Amino acid sequence: MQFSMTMSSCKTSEFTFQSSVHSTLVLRCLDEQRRKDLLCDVTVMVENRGFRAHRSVLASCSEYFSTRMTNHTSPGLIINLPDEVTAEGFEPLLQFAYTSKLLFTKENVLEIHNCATVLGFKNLDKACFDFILPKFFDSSKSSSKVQRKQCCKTKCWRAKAESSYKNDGANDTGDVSSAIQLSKKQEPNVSSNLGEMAARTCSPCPVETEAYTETESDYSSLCPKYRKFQLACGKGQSNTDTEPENTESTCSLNSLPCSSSEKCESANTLSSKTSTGINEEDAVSICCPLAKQSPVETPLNLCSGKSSPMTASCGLGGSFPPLSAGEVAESSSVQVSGKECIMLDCRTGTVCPNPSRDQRSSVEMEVANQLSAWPDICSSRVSEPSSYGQGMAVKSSELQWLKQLECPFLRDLGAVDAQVRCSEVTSRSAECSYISSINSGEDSDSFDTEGDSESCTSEQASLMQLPFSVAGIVSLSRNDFQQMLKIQQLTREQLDFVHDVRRRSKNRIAARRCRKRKLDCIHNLECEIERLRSEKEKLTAEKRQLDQLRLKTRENYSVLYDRLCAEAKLQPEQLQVFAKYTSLAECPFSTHLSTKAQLYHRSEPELQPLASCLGTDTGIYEPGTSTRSVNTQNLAASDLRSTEPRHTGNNETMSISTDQINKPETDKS
DNA sequence: TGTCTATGTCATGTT
DNA sequence: AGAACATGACATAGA
Repeated sequence: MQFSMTMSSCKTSEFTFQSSVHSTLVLRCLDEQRRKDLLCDVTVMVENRGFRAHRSVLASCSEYFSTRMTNHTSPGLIINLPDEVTAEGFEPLLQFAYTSKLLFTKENVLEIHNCATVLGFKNLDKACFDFILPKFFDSSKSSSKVQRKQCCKTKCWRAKAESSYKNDGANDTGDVSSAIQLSKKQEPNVSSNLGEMAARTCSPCPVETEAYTETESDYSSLCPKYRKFQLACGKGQSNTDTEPENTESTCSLNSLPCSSSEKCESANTLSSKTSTGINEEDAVSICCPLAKQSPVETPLNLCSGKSSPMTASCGLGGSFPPLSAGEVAESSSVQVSGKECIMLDCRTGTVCPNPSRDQRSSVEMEVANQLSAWPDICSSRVSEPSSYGQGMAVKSSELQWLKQLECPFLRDLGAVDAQVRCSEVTSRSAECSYISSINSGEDSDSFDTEGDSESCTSEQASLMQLPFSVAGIVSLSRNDFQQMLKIQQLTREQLDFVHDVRRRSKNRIAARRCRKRKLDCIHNLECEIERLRSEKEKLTAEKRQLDQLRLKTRENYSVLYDRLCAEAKLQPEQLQVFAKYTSLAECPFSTHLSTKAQLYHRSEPELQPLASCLGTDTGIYEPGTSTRSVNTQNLAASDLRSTEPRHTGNNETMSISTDQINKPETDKS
């Protein structure tokens, strides 16, 4: 098997051989050992049943086993599980530990969940049950959320097929249980569709998020105009300013978080299937890019069992964005990718040379060939009238059930189904378009595949007899694209068409990006508005509170001042000194004092600070006309035009003639 | 039937 | 100079 090989350093001629399926092979080998009871070092007792296993495997999957077995070195360890754990629930978990696939039915999923919780099975609780269980047991949910635009152009050949699909699908209730109860005849068709669906949509996350980060958030690389725009929106600082918000919390614009590395793992797991087949007989692989690509295992191994357990192969966890096969491919460590597959020559069913890469692994080649052959499988099945009707009926119900799951990566289901139908009722060329459509779609970024215009373009491309797929035109880098054009001897029309397709596809993606950014920006601005509004309200309330406090304090000061004056009977000199140390402009005490002090000692230089408090009315007092007592009420009348309430008590400790007071008032006015 | 939304496409400007 | 990208404007399909 050919693995990816990278050269780490040209100077030292060191090479790194990295097997991307090694872990899967090891796991499979361990599973075989378990089945043959080879090298097993622990027996797990559940309900009087013993399960042989390897400690290291159990401990690596389960916190419970990890805790219980870490300190045990004795051979032949026997572990009795708690009573809550049943054999019915434990056995699938054990298989999951060795195969990465969890087989379950609606009947035992709760039991499995319970056991997984008790045993602390990693990677299952959040990733699987939190998603599966509500779907199983909350039938009230409408499947409408999964509905998405499927074909916007009636002129597309797919549209007709899709409308027929909708008509058929309308008869299906989408009942979960009924969907699970698949007959033997029906399952192969279902599996084909499921595998197809998975191949289109299942995607390991890291690559997707990475691509997203790169393409969607790197504002530093944007044009100045756009940078201005983003800066205006407060997005110019860093990606983390906006993306987490968009991806995790409030922003509904997209970017569903994907966290689980299992999705990548699934690719590896699935890749191994190409050579070995599925371990479980009744499995229906949901998230298996290669499941359908293995004609050996998928059609043949899915035909037994009373009710078909669904296999959640590490990909059902949470929600992750629907991705095209191209993204699937890119993210797969074996690079069994749509982008590899897009180099398929749909007409010949062979793999076209990809100028961008020198080598193809055997896995890739195998998958590519199986991909190209897959429509034949479907069409051959179509040719059997007896199985066709049933198969389609079950497929439809199964699809309805899958729609009910509301899994984002199933959102293309309708289109998939329509495409499958097309492949069943149309000619071989239509099948080619189908494959091309699967793999097409400029999905180098994280946007949903539109597929409609691409499918039309693919159709045109097939008419143009291009030696490569439309997706190849779009996905190739500039150099690769030009190199490919050099290699391929294209006519003028073909060249124009290819350039046009590439330009339009690039622009389509750019438009999506642009719109998404705009929505993000709007969202951020709305958040900012909301934040500022709440901040303003908060500050207003605070100001109101402070104003009230200030008024209260002024009142207290006035009272204190009057009381002081009344009780102490301060002399003018004393008042002057007093005012000197309480010359705060805001202090009513000081203003009272300063006014009085000025009345007596206008020429005193120490009172200059008070003069500033008093304003222009400081120069109106006529020396020599003062009296020893000042009427506080009159003082209040001339009190610097202060707005604070003042005490108007009857403390007639000072008196001053109103004539002398009124003059500054008029001057000031 | 009109409106809104989503999307594709073209034209144009910027890097 | 040409390619890539961003974005406004317009057209179209579907809800």
